[in-house]
Amino acid sequence: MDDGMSGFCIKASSFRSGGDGGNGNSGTKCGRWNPTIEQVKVLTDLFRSGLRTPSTDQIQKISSQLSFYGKIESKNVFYWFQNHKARERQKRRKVSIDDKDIIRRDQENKPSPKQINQVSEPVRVIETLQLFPINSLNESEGEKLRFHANEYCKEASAFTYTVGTEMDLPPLDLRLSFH
Amino acid sequence: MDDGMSGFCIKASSFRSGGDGGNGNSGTKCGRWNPTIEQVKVLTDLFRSGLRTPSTDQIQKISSQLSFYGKIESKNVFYWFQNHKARERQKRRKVSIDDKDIIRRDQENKPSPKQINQVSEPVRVIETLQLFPINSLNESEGEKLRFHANEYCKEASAFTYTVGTEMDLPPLDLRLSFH
DNA sequence: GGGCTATGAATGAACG
DNA sequence: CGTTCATTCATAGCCC
Repeated sequence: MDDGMSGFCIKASSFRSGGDGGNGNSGTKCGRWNPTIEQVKVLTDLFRSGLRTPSTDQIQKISSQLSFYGKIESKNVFYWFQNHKARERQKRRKVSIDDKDIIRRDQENKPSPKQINQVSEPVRVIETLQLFPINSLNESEGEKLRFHANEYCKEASAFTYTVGTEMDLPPLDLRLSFH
Repeated sequence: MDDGMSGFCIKASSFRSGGDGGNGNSGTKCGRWNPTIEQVKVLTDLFRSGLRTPSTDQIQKISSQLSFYGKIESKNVFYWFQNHKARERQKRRKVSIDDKDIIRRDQENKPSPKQINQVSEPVRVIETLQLFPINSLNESEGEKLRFHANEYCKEASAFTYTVGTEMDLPPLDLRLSFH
C-alpha cells in the first residue's frame, strides 16, 4: 500500500541507551534528553491509555517512575506529551486527503460534525493498565486506539485552486493566482 | 509515533528503480520519498520565491500539484521545507564560523569569496507571491477568544499501574488519583 | 566494499 | 495548543 503508507522506520537504532538501568545517558554529550526504549514504551502506553495532558502531579510521578530507566526530568515528560499529542493531530492533517480523491465527489452529504462529539477530554482510562511490560520489550504493537472519537475539525476551506482534474496537470505554475 | 505507522517497511529496497533513470520514480516500494526532478524544481522554485513555511493548506495544495509528477505526500512537502530552511540556516551558520578569527571590522560590502553556494538568504518576502488565494478566508474572525484554561479539571482518573512485576523496579504504582 | 555527502524523516525543546 | 527551531537518525547516491 504505497498510497497512504509512508516509510516509517522503527527506530531500533543503535545505541539508545538500551536498558543500561542506570543513567540512560551514554556518557556522550547530553544536550537533550534521550529517552530509553523503556521510557518510551511506558509513555506510549500511558498515552494510548488515554492520557493526554497529565497534570503536574502526574508528570511528577511519571517522571519519577521513569527515572529508574534513565535520566529524566519532569519537563521531559511534559514535553513528550505535548509533542505526542500535537503530532498526532498534525499527522492527521498532513496525511491529508491528497491523491486522487477529491475528484468531483459530490458529497452533499453534509454531516454536521459540529457539536456532537466534542469531547474535550477523551475517555478517562481507568482500570489497571499493565504498565511495565514484563519481559523487557514486547514489540507487540498493533493496536489502534479505538476509543479515540477523533474530533478533528477540518473545516473544508474552499480552495479555489481548481483541482478539478489533476490529470492534465496545470501548467506547473505553483504561483497560482494572484489577483 | 506508534499511532498508525504500522508500515515499518522492510528493507526490501535493493533494486531501487533499477533503470528508471532516477527521476522516474517507478513506484519503488516503501522507503523514503524520492522526489523527482520536477518536484524538486517546483519546490525549490517556491522556496526561492520566498516561501519558507507553507501553511497546512498550502502544503496540501502543493503536494496535490506535485503528485502529478510522482508519488508524494503532504508530509513530504512539509519536511522538505523544514529541512531546506533548516539547512540553509545551518549552512550559513557554518560559514559564519568560518571567519572565526578574522574580524571583519571593515563592514563594507566585501564580495564574499564564496560564490559556490548562492544562498539567497535574506528575507525577501515577495508581496506579490500570495501563493494561494486566501481571499475567501475570513481572517476577521480575529477574536478567537483563546481563553486560557488549561487546568481543566483534575478529574479522578486513576491509573492503576500494577507494576511490580518485573525487574527490580520498586513496586511503585503510578496511581494517579485526584488530589 | 567502504567512507562521504546530501537529504528525507523523526523528535526533543521551545515559542507565541 | 499549534507551530517552529535545532539536532539527530537513517538512507540513497557517489566516488574511491
